[in-house]
Amino acid sequence: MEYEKILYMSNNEMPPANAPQQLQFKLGAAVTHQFLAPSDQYSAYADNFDLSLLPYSQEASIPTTVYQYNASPAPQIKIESAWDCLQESQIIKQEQPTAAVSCATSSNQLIPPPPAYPYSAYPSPQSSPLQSEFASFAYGGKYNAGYDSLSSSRTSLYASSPCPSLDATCIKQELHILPPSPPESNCETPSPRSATSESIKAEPLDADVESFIDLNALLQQQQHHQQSDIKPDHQLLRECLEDTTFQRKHNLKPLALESFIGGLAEVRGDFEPVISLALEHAKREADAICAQLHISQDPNAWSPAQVHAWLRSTLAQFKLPQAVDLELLFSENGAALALLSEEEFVRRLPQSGSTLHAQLEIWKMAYADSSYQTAGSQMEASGIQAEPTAVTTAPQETAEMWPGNYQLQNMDECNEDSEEDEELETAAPVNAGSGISQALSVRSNSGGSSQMPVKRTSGSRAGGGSHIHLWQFLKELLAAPQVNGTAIRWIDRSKGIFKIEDSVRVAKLWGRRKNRPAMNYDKLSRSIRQYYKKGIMKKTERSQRLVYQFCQPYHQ
DNA sequence: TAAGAGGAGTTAC
DNA sequence: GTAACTCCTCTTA
Repeated sequence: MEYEKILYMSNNEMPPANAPQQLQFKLGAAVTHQFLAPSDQYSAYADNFDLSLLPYSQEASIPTTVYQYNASPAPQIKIESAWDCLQESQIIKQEQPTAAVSCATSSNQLIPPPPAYPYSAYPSPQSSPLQSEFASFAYGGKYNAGYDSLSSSRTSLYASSPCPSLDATCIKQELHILPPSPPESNCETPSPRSATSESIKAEPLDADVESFIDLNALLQQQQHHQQSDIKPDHQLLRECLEDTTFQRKHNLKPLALESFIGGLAEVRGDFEPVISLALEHAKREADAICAQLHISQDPNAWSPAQVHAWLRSTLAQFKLPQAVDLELLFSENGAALALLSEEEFVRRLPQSGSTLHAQLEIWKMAYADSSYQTAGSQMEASGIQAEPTAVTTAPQETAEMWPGNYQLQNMDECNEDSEEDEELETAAPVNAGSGISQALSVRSNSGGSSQMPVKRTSGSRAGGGSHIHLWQFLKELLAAPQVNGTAIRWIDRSKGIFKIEDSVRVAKLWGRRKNRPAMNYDKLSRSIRQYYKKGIMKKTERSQRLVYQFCQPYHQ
Protein backbone atom coordinates (compact mmCIF):
# COMPACT_ATOMS: atom_id res chain seq x y z
CA MET A 1 0.00 0.00 0.00
CA GLU A 2 2.83 2.28 0.76
CA TYR A 3 4.03 1.90 -2.73
CA GLU A 4 0.83 3.13 -4.14
CA LYS A 5 1.77 6.49 -2.86
CA ILE A 6 4.54 6.64 -5.33
CA LEU A 7 2.00 7.16 -8.00
CA TYR A 8 1.76 10.86 -7.85
CA MET A 9 -0.72 12.40 -10.12
CA SER A 10 -1.13 15.96 -11.01
CA ASN A 11 -4.55 17.05 -10.05
CA ASN A 12 -5.14 19.54 -12.72
CA GLU A 13 -5.82 17.07 -15.41
CA MET A 14 -8.20 14.24 -15.58
CA PRO A 15 -9.83 12.04 -18.14
CA PRO A 16 -13.12 13.24 -19.47
CA ALA A 17 -16.31 11.83 -18.26
CA ASN A 18 -16.49 9.27 -20.99
CA ALA A 19 -13.10 7.92 -20.27
CA PRO A 20 -12.78 4.78 -18.20
CA GLN A 21 -12.25 5.92 -14.73
CA GLN A 22 -10.63 3.07 -13.05
CA LEU A 23 -7.08 2.10 -13.02
CA GLN A 24 -7.34 -0.35 -10.30
CA PHE A 25 -4.17 -1.14 -8.60
CA LYS A 26 -4.24 -4.49 -7.07
CA LEU A 27 -1.40 -5.30 -4.83
CA GLY A 28 -2.64 -8.62 -3.70
CA ALA A 29 -5.78 -10.57 -4.16
CA ALA A 30 -5.62 -12.81 -1.20
CA VAL A 31 -2.75 -13.96 0.81
CA THR A 32 -3.35 -17.59 0.57
CA HIS A 33 -5.32 -18.27 -2.49
CA GLN A 34 -7.62 -16.97 -5.11
CA PHE A 35 -5.39 -15.18 -7.44
CA LEU A 36 -7.25 -13.31 -10.01
CA ALA A 37 -5.90 -13.79 -13.44
CA PRO A 38 -6.00 -10.53 -15.25
CA SER A 39 -6.18 -10.25 -18.94
CA ASP A 40 -3.00 -8.30 -18.86
CA GLN A 41 -0.79 -6.50 -16.48
CA TYR A 42 -2.65 -3.28 -16.62
CA SER A 43 -6.00 -4.85 -16.27
CA ALA A 44 -4.81 -6.21 -12.99
CA TYR A 45 -4.36 -2.70 -11.84
CA ALA A 46 -7.54 -1.72 -13.56
CA ASP A 47 -9.44 -4.00 -11.30
CA ASN A 48 -8.75 -2.25 -8.11
CA PHE A 49 -7.45 1.21 -8.52
CA ASP A 50 -10.06 3.84 -8.82
CA LEU A 51 -8.92 6.91 -10.63
CA SER A 52 -11.89 8.72 -9.39
CA LEU A 53 -10.06 8.92 -6.13
CA LEU A 54 -7.47 11.07 -7.69
CA PRO A 55 -7.49 14.74 -8.44
CA TYR A 56 -8.89 15.74 -11.73
CA SER A 57 -9.92 18.45 -14.00
CA GLN A 58 -11.67 18.59 -17.27
CA GLU A 59 -8.49 18.49 -19.19
CA ALA A 60 -8.14 15.85 -21.78
CA SER A 61 -5.32 13.95 -20.23
CA ILE A 62 -3.70 13.13 -16.97
CA PRO A 63 0.00 13.26 -16.81
CA THR A 64 0.82 10.76 -14.19
CA THR A 65 4.15 11.08 -12.62
CA VAL A 66 5.67 7.91 -11.40
CA TYR A 67 9.04 8.04 -9.87
CA GLN A 68 11.28 5.22 -10.65
CA TYR A 69 14.23 4.90 -8.44
CA ASN A 70 17.45 3.36 -9.46
CA ALA A 71 19.79 1.38 -7.35
CA SER A 72 22.17 4.24 -7.29
CA PRO A 73 21.08 7.34 -5.51
CA ALA A 74 21.07 9.33 -8.69
CA PRO A 75 19.96 9.90 -11.24
CA GLN A 76 16.45 8.95 -10.57
CA ILE A 77 13.97 8.58 -13.29
CA LYS A 78 10.62 10.10 -13.59
CA ILE A 79 8.17 8.45 -15.84
CA GLU A 80 5.44 10.61 -17.07
CA SER A 81 2.54 9.05 -18.77
CA ALA A 82 -0.65 10.48 -20.00
CA TRP A 83 -4.16 9.46 -20.50
CA ASP A 84 -5.37 10.01 -23.92
CA CYS A 85 -8.93 10.61 -23.10
CA LEU A 86 -9.94 10.81 -26.65
CA GLN A 87 -9.50 7.12 -26.78
CA GLU A 88 -12.43 4.95 -26.13
CA SER A 89 -10.51 2.99 -23.63
CA GLN A 90 -8.00 4.05 -21.14
CA ILE A 91 -4.53 3.80 -22.43
CA ILE A 92 -1.32 4.05 -20.63
CA LYS A 93 1.32 5.15 -22.92
CA GLN A 94 4.92 4.56 -22.54
CA GLU A 95 8.11 4.64 -24.30
CA GLN A 96 11.40 3.63 -22.92
CA PRO A 97 14.24 5.96 -23.55
CA THR A 98 16.30 4.38 -20.84
CA ALA A 99 16.77 0.98 -19.43
CA ALA A 100 15.57 2.21 -16.12
CA VAL A 101 12.12 2.64 -17.47
CA SER A 102 10.21 -0.52 -17.36
CA CYS A 103 7.12 -1.71 -18.97
CA ALA A 104 4.79 -4.62 -19.02
CA THR A 105 5.31 -7.81 -20.80
CA SER A 106 3.18 -8.76 -23.67
CA SER A 107 -0.37 -9.63 -23.15
CA ASN A 108 -0.20 -13.12 -24.47
CA GLN A 109 2.10 -13.92 -21.65
CA LEU A 110 -0.17 -12.38 -19.19
CA ILE A 111 -3.30 -14.28 -19.76
CA PRO A 112 -3.54 -17.28 -17.60
CA PRO A 113 -6.71 -19.21 -17.92
CA PRO A 114 -9.70 -17.94 -16.05
CA PRO A 115 -9.28 -18.22 -12.33
CA ALA A 116 -10.97 -21.06 -10.65
CA TYR A 117 -11.56 -18.91 -7.64
CA PRO A 118 -13.17 -15.69 -8.57
CA TYR A 119 -12.11 -12.65 -6.83
CA SER A 120 -14.54 -11.43 -4.30
CA ALA A 121 -15.10 -8.00 -3.05
CA TYR A 122 -13.70 -7.15 0.26
CA PRO A 123 -15.55 -4.90 2.57
CA SER A 124 -13.85 -1.82 3.66
CA PRO A 125 -13.11 -2.02 7.30
CA GLN A 126 -12.18 0.96 9.25
CA SER A 127 -8.53 1.32 9.24
CA SER A 128 -6.67 0.12 12.17
CA PRO A 129 -2.95 0.34 12.54
CA LEU A 130 -2.75 -3.16 11.32
CA GLN A 131 -4.96 -2.54 8.40
CA SER A 132 -3.17 0.61 7.51
CA GLU A 133 0.25 -0.84 7.54
CA PHE A 134 -0.31 -4.43 6.77
CA ALA A 135 -3.68 -5.65 5.86
CA SER A 136 -4.44 -3.14 3.20
CA PHE A 137 -0.99 -3.78 1.92
CA ALA A 138 -1.63 -7.44 1.72
CA TYR A 139 -5.22 -7.23 0.69
CA GLY A 140 -5.06 -4.03 -1.22
CA GLY A 141 -7.12 -5.39 -4.00
CA LYS A 142 -9.84 -6.49 -1.72
CA TYR A 143 -10.09 -3.32 0.17
CA ASN A 144 -10.25 -1.38 -2.99
CA ALA A 145 -12.78 -3.60 -4.59
CA GLY A 146 -15.60 -1.95 -2.87
CA TYR A 147 -14.98 1.33 -4.52
CA ASP A 148 -15.84 0.30 -7.99
CA SER A 149 -19.09 2.08 -8.19
CA LEU A 150 -17.57 5.39 -7.44
CA SER A 151 -15.86 5.92 -10.68
CA SER A 152 -18.04 8.84 -11.54
CA SER A 153 -17.76 10.55 -8.25
CA ARG A 154 -14.56 12.27 -9.22
CA THR A 155 -13.87 12.69 -5.61
CA SER A 156 -10.61 14.32 -5.00
CA LEU A 157 -8.16 12.16 -3.29
CA TYR A 158 -6.81 15.01 -1.37
CA ALA A 159 -9.89 17.06 -1.01
CA SER A 160 -11.73 14.54 1.03
CA SER A 161 -8.78 13.14 2.71
CA PRO A 162 -9.16 12.41 6.34
CA CYS A 163 -5.47 12.91 6.60
CA PRO A 164 -4.76 16.58 7.02
CA SER A 165 -1.07 16.05 6.83
CA LEU A 166 -0.92 15.67 3.12
CA ASP A 167 0.67 18.74 1.85
CA ALA A 168 3.53 19.84 -0.24
CA THR A 169 5.97 19.29 2.54
CA CYS A 170 4.78 15.80 2.95
CA ILE A 171 5.26 14.95 -0.68
CA LYS A 172 8.60 16.63 -0.94
CA GLN A 173 9.79 14.98 2.15
CA GLU A 174 8.91 11.61 0.79
CA LEU A 175 10.61 12.21 -2.44
CA HIS A 176 13.82 13.18 -0.81
CA ILE A 177 13.87 10.84 2.06
CA LEU A 178 13.10 7.68 0.29
CA PRO A 179 16.09 5.88 -1.06
CA PRO A 180 16.06 4.65 -4.59
CA SER A 181 14.88 1.30 -5.71
CA PRO A 182 16.97 -0.96 -7.82
CA PRO A 183 16.62 -0.62 -11.55
CA GLU A 184 14.36 -3.55 -11.82
CA SER A 185 11.48 -4.18 -14.08
CA ASN A 186 13.27 -3.83 -17.28
CA CYS A 187 11.46 -5.60 -19.93
CA GLU A 188 11.22 -4.98 -23.54
CA THR A 189 7.77 -5.99 -24.51
CA PRO A 190 5.27 -3.23 -24.25
CA SER A 191 1.92 -3.55 -22.71
CA PRO A 192 -0.86 -4.29 -25.10
CA ARG A 193 -2.34 -1.05 -24.03
CA SER A 194 0.76 0.78 -24.96
CA ALA A 195 0.31 0.11 -28.60
CA THR A 196 -0.70 3.64 -29.25
CA SER A 197 1.72 5.11 -26.86
CA GLU A 198 2.83 8.56 -27.52
CA SER A 199 3.78 10.41 -24.45
CA ILE A 200 5.99 8.90 -21.88
CA LYS A 201 9.02 10.70 -20.83
CA ALA A 202 11.79 9.44 -18.70
CA GLU A 203 13.83 12.17 -17.26
CA PRO A 204 16.51 12.32 -14.66
CA LEU A 205 15.03 13.14 -11.33
CA ASP A 206 17.13 15.83 -9.83
CA ALA A 207 16.82 17.86 -6.72
CA ASP A 208 14.15 19.88 -8.30
CA VAL A 209 11.94 16.91 -8.55
CA GLU A 210 9.07 18.52 -6.78
CA SER A 211 8.65 20.75 -9.74
CA PHE A 212 6.95 17.86 -11.42
CA ILE A 213 4.21 18.01 -8.91
CA ASP A 214 1.91 20.87 -9.21
CA LEU A 215 1.55 21.39 -5.52
CA ASN A 216 -0.18 24.66 -5.69
CA ALA A 217 -2.70 23.31 -8.09
CA LEU A 218 -3.04 20.29 -5.92
CA LEU A 219 -3.76 22.32 -2.84
CA GLN A 220 -6.11 24.55 -4.72
CA GLN A 221 -7.82 21.51 -6.03
CA GLN A 222 -8.09 20.25 -2.53
CA GLN A 223 -9.77 23.40 -1.40
CA HIS A 224 -12.00 23.35 -4.39
CA HIS A 225 -13.22 19.89 -3.73
CA GLN A 226 -13.66 20.50 -0.10
CA GLN A 227 -16.22 23.02 -1.17
CA SER A 228 -17.81 20.86 -3.79
CA ASP A 229 -19.30 17.43 -4.00
CA ILE A 230 -17.20 15.50 -1.62
CA LYS A 231 -18.36 12.06 -0.95
CA PRO A 232 -17.44 10.35 2.25
CA ASP A 233 -16.13 7.35 0.41
CA HIS A 234 -12.76 5.82 -0.23
CA GLN A 235 -11.71 6.58 3.25
CA LEU A 236 -9.50 3.61 3.68
CA LEU A 237 -7.94 3.92 0.27
CA ARG A 238 -7.31 7.56 0.79
CA GLU A 239 -5.74 6.90 4.08
CA CYS A 240 -3.61 4.24 2.59
CA LEU A 241 -2.56 6.40 -0.28
CA GLU A 242 -1.83 9.36 1.84
CA ASP A 243 -0.30 7.86 4.87
CA THR A 244 3.43 7.98 4.49
CA THR A 245 4.31 7.57 8.09
CA PHE A 246 5.10 3.92 7.78
CA GLN A 247 7.28 4.50 4.79
CA ARG A 248 9.12 7.39 6.32
CA LYS A 249 9.42 5.79 9.67
CA HIS A 250 11.24 2.84 8.27
CA ASN A 251 12.99 4.67 5.51
CA LEU A 252 11.52 2.32 2.98
CA LYS A 253 12.15 2.43 -0.66
CA PRO A 254 9.27 3.28 -2.87
CA LEU A 255 8.36 1.22 -5.86
CA ALA A 256 7.13 2.67 -9.03
CA LEU A 257 4.16 1.30 -10.86
CA GLU A 258 6.42 0.04 -13.56
CA SER A 259 8.12 -2.17 -11.08
CA PHE A 260 4.91 -4.02 -10.57
CA ILE A 261 4.29 -4.18 -14.22
CA GLY A 262 7.73 -5.45 -14.86
CA GLY A 263 7.39 -8.38 -12.61
CA LEU A 264 7.24 -9.69 -9.16
CA ALA A 265 10.65 -11.18 -9.35
CA GLU A 266 12.21 -7.83 -9.81
CA VAL A 267 10.44 -6.11 -7.02
CA ARG A 268 10.55 -8.85 -4.51
CA GLY A 269 13.66 -7.54 -2.94
CA ASP A 270 11.97 -4.24 -2.34
CA PHE A 271 8.97 -5.82 -0.72
CA GLU A 272 10.76 -7.93 1.73
CA PRO A 273 11.67 -5.29 4.28
CA VAL A 274 8.14 -4.01 4.14
CA ILE A 275 6.74 -7.47 4.47
CA SER A 276 8.95 -8.19 7.39
CA LEU A 277 7.97 -5.01 9.11
CA ALA A 278 4.34 -5.49 8.31
CA LEU A 279 4.40 -8.96 9.74
CA GLU A 280 6.11 -7.71 12.84
CA HIS A 281 3.46 -5.10 13.16
CA ALA A 282 0.76 -7.67 12.67
CA LYS A 283 2.31 -9.86 15.29
CA ARG A 284 2.51 -7.05 17.77
CA GLU A 285 -1.11 -6.25 17.28
CA ALA A 286 -2.02 -9.91 17.48
CA ASP A 287 -0.01 -10.24 20.64
CA ALA A 288 -1.90 -7.41 22.21
CA ILE A 289 -5.24 -8.88 21.30
CA CYS A 290 -4.17 -12.30 22.46
CA ALA A 291 -3.23 -10.88 25.81
CA GLN A 292 -6.50 -9.05 26.00
CA LEU A 293 -8.61 -12.04 25.07
CA HIS A 294 -6.41 -14.60 26.78
CA ILE A 295 -6.11 -16.64 23.67
CA SER A 296 -3.23 -18.29 21.93
CA GLN A 297 -1.42 -16.58 19.12
CA ASP A 298 -2.00 -19.73 17.16
CA PRO A 299 -5.51 -19.72 15.76
CA ASN A 300 -5.34 -23.48 15.49
CA ALA A 301 -5.18 -23.71 19.26
CA TRP A 302 -8.35 -21.78 19.88
CA SER A 303 -11.33 -23.37 21.48
CA PRO A 304 -14.77 -22.54 20.12
CA ALA A 305 -15.22 -19.99 22.87
CA GLN A 306 -11.93 -18.40 22.00
CA VAL A 307 -12.95 -18.38 18.38
CA HIS A 308 -16.04 -16.47 19.33
CA ALA A 309 -14.02 -14.05 21.41
CA TRP A 310 -11.69 -13.44 18.54
CA LEU A 311 -14.51 -13.02 16.06
CA ARG A 312 -16.28 -10.50 18.24
CA SER A 313 -13.08 -8.66 18.91
CA THR A 314 -12.30 -8.47 15.23
CA LEU A 315 -15.79 -7.35 14.36
CA ALA A 316 -15.49 -4.63 16.93
CA GLN A 317 -12.04 -3.70 15.75
CA PHE A 318 -13.31 -3.06 12.27
CA LYS A 319 -16.60 -1.62 13.42
CA LEU A 320 -18.49 -4.37 11.70
CA PRO A 321 -21.92 -5.42 12.84
CA GLN A 322 -21.90 -7.93 15.60
CA ALA A 323 -23.70 -11.11 14.76
CA VAL A 324 -26.21 -12.13 17.36
CA ASP A 325 -25.92 -15.77 16.51
CA LEU A 326 -22.19 -15.79 16.11
CA GLU A 327 -21.83 -18.82 18.32
CA LEU A 328 -24.26 -20.70 16.15
CA LEU A 329 -22.68 -19.57 12.94
CA PHE A 330 -19.20 -20.47 14.05
CA SER A 331 -19.20 -23.55 16.16
CA GLU A 332 -15.75 -24.60 15.04
CA ASN A 333 -12.65 -24.52 17.07
CA GLY A 334 -9.69 -22.57 15.83
CA ALA A 335 -8.25 -25.36 13.74
CA ALA A 336 -11.50 -25.85 11.91
CA LEU A 337 -12.00 -22.15 11.57
CA ALA A 338 -8.63 -21.84 9.94
CA LEU A 339 -9.70 -24.26 7.27
CA LEU A 340 -12.81 -22.36 6.31
CA SER A 341 -12.74 -20.68 2.96
CA GLU A 342 -13.45 -17.06 2.47
CA GLU A 343 -16.59 -18.03 0.66
CA GLU A 344 -17.74 -19.88 3.73
CA PHE A 345 -17.04 -16.86 5.90
CA VAL A 346 -18.99 -14.68 3.53
CA ARG A 347 -21.80 -17.16 3.36
CA ARG A 348 -22.14 -17.07 7.10
CA LEU A 349 -21.51 -13.39 7.51
CA PRO A 350 -22.08 -11.62 4.22
CA GLN A 351 -21.15 -8.25 5.59
CA SER A 352 -18.07 -9.10 7.48
CA GLY A 353 -17.03 -12.54 6.35
CA SER A 354 -14.30 -11.37 4.06
CA THR A 355 -12.80 -9.14 6.68
CA LEU A 356 -12.81 -11.88 9.26
CA HIS A 357 -11.30 -14.33 6.86
CA ALA A 358 -8.63 -11.91 5.77
CA GLN A 359 -7.83 -11.02 9.34
CA LEU A 360 -7.58 -14.66 10.25
CA GLU A 361 -5.18 -15.20 7.38
CA ILE A 362 -3.03 -12.42 8.71
CA TRP A 363 -3.03 -13.97 12.14
CA LYS A 364 -2.12 -17.31 10.71
CA MET A 365 0.74 -15.84 8.79
CA ALA A 366 1.92 -13.80 11.70
CA TYR A 367 1.91 -16.85 13.90
CA ALA A 368 3.54 -19.01 11.28
CA ASP A 369 6.19 -16.41 10.83
CA SER A 370 6.90 -16.11 14.51
CA SER A 371 6.85 -19.87 14.91
CA TYR A 372 9.22 -20.32 12.09
CA GLN A 373 11.58 -17.69 13.32
CA THR A 374 11.51 -19.14 16.76
CA ALA A 375 12.19 -22.61 15.47
CA GLY A 376 14.84 -21.31 13.14
CA SER A 377 16.62 -19.42 15.86
CA GLN A 378 16.49 -22.42 18.13
CA MET A 379 17.89 -24.64 15.45
CA GLU A 380 20.47 -22.11 14.59
CA ALA A 381 21.47 -21.84 18.21
CA SER A 382 21.84 -25.57 18.39
CA GLY A 383 23.74 -25.75 15.16
CA ILE A 384 20.98 -27.48 13.27
CA GLN A 385 19.96 -26.20 9.95
CA ALA A 386 16.33 -25.30 9.87
CA GLU A 387 14.57 -27.99 7.97
CA PRO A 388 11.52 -27.13 5.97
CA THR A 389 9.40 -29.61 7.75
CA ALA A 390 6.32 -27.61 7.09
CA VAL A 391 6.95 -28.07 3.46
CA THR A 392 8.21 -31.57 3.25
CA THR A 393 6.49 -33.51 5.94
CA ALA A 394 3.13 -31.98 6.46
CA PRO A 395 1.64 -31.37 3.10
CA GLN A 396 -1.86 -31.31 4.35
CA GLU A 397 -1.30 -28.68 6.89
CA THR A 398 1.01 -26.58 4.86
CA ALA A 399 -0.97 -26.75 1.70
CA GLU A 400 -4.24 -25.99 3.30
CA MET A 401 -3.47 -23.73 6.12
CA TRP A 402 -0.36 -22.01 5.01
CA PRO A 403 -0.58 -22.13 1.31
CA GLY A 404 2.14 -19.62 0.86
CA ASN A 405 4.70 -22.03 2.10
CA TYR A 406 5.32 -23.21 -1.35
CA GLN A 407 5.57 -19.92 -2.95
CA LEU A 408 8.88 -18.51 -2.08
CA GLN A 409 10.68 -21.08 -4.05
CA ASN A 410 8.62 -20.02 -6.92
CA MET A 411 9.64 -16.48 -6.42
CA ASP A 412 13.16 -17.63 -6.25
CA GLU A 413 12.51 -19.23 -9.52
CA CYS A 414 11.29 -16.01 -10.91
CA ASN A 415 14.33 -14.22 -9.69
CA GLU A 416 16.55 -16.78 -11.14
CA ASP A 417 14.66 -16.62 -14.33
CA SER A 418 15.29 -12.99 -14.59
CA GLU A 419 18.93 -13.56 -14.07
CA GLU A 420 19.46 -16.56 -16.22
CA ASP A 421 16.83 -16.95 -18.81
CA GLU A 422 15.17 -14.02 -20.37
CA GLU A 423 12.99 -16.26 -22.36
CA LEU A 424 11.53 -17.83 -19.31
CA GLU A 425 11.27 -14.51 -17.65
CA THR A 426 9.14 -13.06 -20.33
CA ALA A 427 7.09 -16.20 -20.33
CA ALA A 428 6.40 -15.80 -16.66
CA PRO A 429 4.80 -12.44 -16.24
CA VAL A 430 4.06 -11.31 -12.80
CA ASN A 431 1.82 -8.63 -11.63
CA ALA A 432 1.65 -6.77 -8.47
CA GLY A 433 -1.28 -8.69 -7.19
CA SER A 434 0.59 -11.83 -6.80
CA GLY A 435 3.60 -9.95 -5.66
CA ILE A 436 2.38 -8.75 -2.34
CA SER A 437 0.27 -11.66 -1.49
CA GLN A 438 2.90 -14.12 -2.43
CA ALA A 439 5.57 -12.29 -0.66
CA LEU A 440 3.45 -12.10 2.41
CA SER A 441 2.44 -15.68 2.34
CA VAL A 442 5.87 -16.80 1.50
CA ARG A 443 7.29 -14.85 4.32
CA SER A 444 6.03 -17.21 6.91
CA ASN A 445 8.10 -20.26 6.33
CA SER A 446 10.54 -19.84 3.61
CA GLY A 447 13.45 -17.80 4.64
CA GLY A 448 14.15 -15.35 1.90
CA SER A 449 16.94 -13.18 0.75
CA SER A 450 19.66 -11.76 2.84
CA GLN A 451 17.38 -8.90 3.67
CA MET A 452 15.06 -11.22 5.45
CA PRO A 453 15.62 -11.95 9.07
CA VAL A 454 14.36 -15.46 8.60
CA LYS A 455 16.79 -18.15 7.86
CA ARG A 456 16.60 -19.66 4.44
CA THR A 457 15.49 -23.20 4.54
CA SER A 458 16.83 -26.11 2.66
CA GLY A 459 13.55 -26.15 0.84
CA SER A 460 14.97 -23.47 -1.32
CA ARG A 461 18.09 -23.77 -3.25
CA ALA A 462 20.97 -24.79 -1.12
CA GLY A 463 24.28 -25.42 -2.73
CA GLY A 464 23.81 -27.52 -5.82
CA GLY A 465 20.20 -28.49 -5.48
CA SER A 466 17.09 -28.53 -3.45
CA HIS A 467 15.19 -30.84 -1.20
CA ILE A 468 11.91 -29.78 -2.53
CA HIS A 469 9.83 -32.55 -3.94
CA LEU A 470 8.42 -32.41 -7.38
CA TRP A 471 4.85 -32.49 -6.19
CA GLN A 472 5.58 -29.61 -3.89
CA PHE A 473 7.16 -27.71 -6.68
CA LEU A 474 4.15 -28.25 -8.87
CA LYS A 475 1.85 -27.06 -6.14
CA GLU A 476 4.07 -24.10 -5.72
CA LEU A 477 3.69 -23.24 -9.37
CA LEU A 478 -0.01 -23.81 -9.18
CA ALA A 479 -0.26 -21.53 -6.20
CA ALA A 480 0.85 -18.60 -8.31
CA PRO A 481 -1.29 -18.64 -11.42
CA GLN A 482 -0.40 -15.09 -12.22
CA VAL A 483 3.18 -16.10 -12.41
CA ASN A 484 2.88 -19.54 -13.84
CA GLY A 485 -0.57 -19.65 -15.29
CA THR A 486 0.82 -19.98 -18.76
CA ALA A 487 2.85 -22.99 -17.74
CA ILE A 488 0.65 -24.86 -15.32
CA ARG A 489 -2.81 -24.26 -13.98
CA TRP A 490 -5.56 -25.83 -12.03
CA ILE A 491 -8.27 -27.56 -13.97
CA ASP A 492 -10.25 -28.43 -10.90
CA ARG A 493 -8.57 -27.25 -7.79
CA SER A 494 -11.06 -28.86 -5.49
CA LYS A 495 -10.15 -32.23 -6.96
CA GLY A 496 -6.49 -31.44 -7.29
CA ILE A 497 -6.61 -31.71 -11.06
CA PHE A 498 -4.17 -29.57 -12.92
CA LYS A 499 -2.81 -29.25 -16.38
CA ILE A 500 0.69 -28.56 -17.53
CA GLU A 501 0.20 -26.04 -20.25
CA ASP A 502 3.83 -25.60 -21.11
CA SER A 503 5.68 -28.76 -20.43
CA VAL A 504 8.98 -27.38 -21.61
CA ARG A 505 8.82 -24.45 -19.30
CA VAL A 506 7.70 -26.42 -16.31
CA ALA A 507 10.53 -28.83 -16.92
CA LYS A 508 12.99 -26.00 -17.23
CA LEU A 509 11.79 -24.47 -14.02
CA TRP A 510 12.05 -27.79 -12.29
CA GLY A 511 15.50 -28.32 -13.67
CA ARG A 512 16.57 -24.99 -12.35
CA ARG A 513 15.17 -25.68 -8.98
CA LYS A 514 16.95 -28.95 -8.81
CA ASN A 515 20.01 -27.69 -10.54
CA ARG A 516 19.49 -30.16 -13.33
CA PRO A 517 20.10 -28.28 -16.53
CA ALA A 518 19.33 -31.36 -18.59
CA MET A 519 15.88 -31.71 -17.14
CA ASN A 520 13.13 -32.05 -19.66
CA TYR A 521 9.52 -32.96 -19.60
CA ASP A 522 10.22 -36.57 -20.38
CA LYS A 523 12.19 -36.88 -17.20
CA LEU A 524 9.84 -34.77 -15.21
CA SER A 525 6.89 -36.83 -16.32
CA ARG A 526 8.76 -39.95 -15.41
CA SER A 527 9.07 -38.61 -11.91
CA ILE A 528 5.40 -37.79 -11.90
CA ARG A 529 4.59 -41.31 -12.95
CA GLN A 530 6.62 -42.59 -10.06
CA TYR A 531 4.11 -40.77 -7.92
CA TYR A 532 1.39 -43.06 -9.21
CA LYS A 533 2.78 -45.93 -7.23
CA LYS A 534 3.33 -43.75 -4.20
CA GLY A 535 -0.19 -42.45 -4.18
CA ILE A 536 0.90 -38.89 -4.50
CA MET A 537 -0.46 -38.23 -7.93
CA LYS A 538 -2.49 -39.99 -10.56
CA LYS A 539 -3.90 -39.51 -13.97
CA THR A 540 -7.42 -38.27 -14.07
CA GLU A 541 -10.26 -40.69 -14.60
CA ARG A 542 -10.62 -39.50 -18.12
CA SER A 543 -6.99 -39.41 -19.04
CA GLN A 544 -5.94 -36.29 -20.80
CA ARG A 545 -2.60 -35.24 -22.00
CA LEU A 546 -0.62 -33.23 -19.52
CA VAL A 547 -3.41 -33.43 -17.00
CA TYR A 548 -2.66 -34.92 -13.62
CA GLN A 549 -4.34 -35.11 -10.31
CA PHE A 550 -3.03 -34.92 -6.79
CA CYS A 551 -4.11 -37.70 -4.51
CA GLN A 552 -5.17 -37.19 -0.96
CA PRO A 553 -3.67 -36.11 1.30
CA TYR A 554 -1.36 -34.35 -1.08
CA HIS A 555 -4.17 -32.21 -2.12
CA GLN A 556 -6.56 -30.52 0.19
C1' DT B 1 5.11 -36.46 -33.27
C1' DA B 2 4.51 -35.55 -28.59
C1' DA B 3 3.03 -37.52 -24.67
C1' DG B 4 2.24 -41.54 -21.68
C1' DA B 5 3.81 -45.65 -19.44
C1' DG B 6 7.08 -48.26 -17.19
C1' DG B 7 11.67 -50.94 -16.57
C1' DA B 8 16.14 -50.41 -14.88
C1' DG B 9 20.48 -48.40 -13.57
C1' DT B 10 22.58 -44.23 -11.51
C1' DT B 11 23.12 -40.25 -8.55
C1' DA B 12 22.53 -37.23 -4.64
C1' DC B 13 21.32 -36.64 -0.16
C1' DG C 1 17.03 -45.97 1.93
C1' DT C 2 14.67 -42.70 -0.63
C1' DA C 3 13.71 -39.51 -4.21
C1' DA C 4 14.85 -38.13 -8.28
C1' DC C 5 17.56 -38.43 -12.57
C1' DT C 6 18.58 -40.72 -16.75
C1' DC C 7 18.07 -43.69 -20.53
C1' DC C 8 15.50 -46.79 -22.76
C1' DT C 9 11.55 -49.17 -25.35
C1' DC C 10 7.00 -49.42 -26.45
C1' DT C 11 2.26 -47.61 -26.82
C1' DT C 12 -1.19 -44.18 -27.63
C1' DA C 13 -3.66 -40.16 -29.27
